[in-house]
Amino acid sequence: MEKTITDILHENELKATTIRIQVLSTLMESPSAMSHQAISNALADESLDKVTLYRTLSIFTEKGILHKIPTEDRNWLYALSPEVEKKAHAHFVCDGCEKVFCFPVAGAEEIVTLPKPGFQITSQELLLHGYCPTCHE
Amino acid sequence: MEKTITDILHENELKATTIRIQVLSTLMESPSAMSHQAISNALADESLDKVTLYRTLSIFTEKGILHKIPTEDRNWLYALSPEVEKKAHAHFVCDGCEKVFCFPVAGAEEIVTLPKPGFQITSQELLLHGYCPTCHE
DNA sequence: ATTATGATGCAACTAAGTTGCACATGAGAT
DNA sequence: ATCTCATGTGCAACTTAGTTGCATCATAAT
Repeated sequence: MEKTITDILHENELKATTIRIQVLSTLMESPSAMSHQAISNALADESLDKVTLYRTLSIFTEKGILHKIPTEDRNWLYALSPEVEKKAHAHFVCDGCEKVFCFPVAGAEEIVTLPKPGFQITSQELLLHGYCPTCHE
Repeated sequence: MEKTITDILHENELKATTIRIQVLSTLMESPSAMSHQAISNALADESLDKVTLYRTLSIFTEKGILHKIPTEDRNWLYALSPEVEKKAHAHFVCDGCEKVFCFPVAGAEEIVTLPKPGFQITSQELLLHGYCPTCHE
């Protein structure tokens, strides 16, 4: 049986309100990570207070339902957290449309780096730049 | 012969003003990347206008002398650009002191990922979390 | 249906970063 | 060394993102 959005919210001790369901389903349908503003626009017709959206996004992030990605232009993008653990996680930034896609990287454990002595690495994330399928030159 | 800060500025068609020299030498002496605020504090005794510092940092970034690193808490950190090309570049975030260290990664070319079909990768950056030498548990 | 707790919406606020413009300074020409 | 002009700097005012406090409203358990 499919897990519903309401189930996800309840698992995280959050009430299943209209706004939360709308925000989550918007992000589920989006192929790329979205900013506060983008989500706000997507839900423009429903009267949505900006404060409520900020609070919704930050509680989702605290609970680990979403994670946020800081961008070059000092914004945050939000995307669903992959079910898998965070270690194997990559963000792909398209240099054409500037969208950020977020997908797990198989084999992230094999990423080999040469840390300076004394530095302990606990997790790693890969940031990729390039062109997405609709933008490639 | 050693390349002076003044030389670096002139190479980039920038006048060697007191402020620029102070900002650059502050960053050169810092082991970790610094925020606008941190630099501002470091130069607190010299009367330094915030706007001038913003402009200084952004022109250095444009010229490629510095690069900026967006952080989780919606700030920018600035660090000297490594002389080498950007592809082999890692940012290490200490989960103890929250400082960001920035160093080249030998063998970055060997980072293997599994991009989804249609995605073209042009550059990659590695973000590491862990503990720096003075903070390790 | 009732109710307590958690969620929402509004207004006012904070703080980061930007813009325009007048004044000051570095660096080449004299 | 001084002059000159393009480039940098500093101030004030502004913009925009994000936060806080509080009163009101809705979900979910009884």
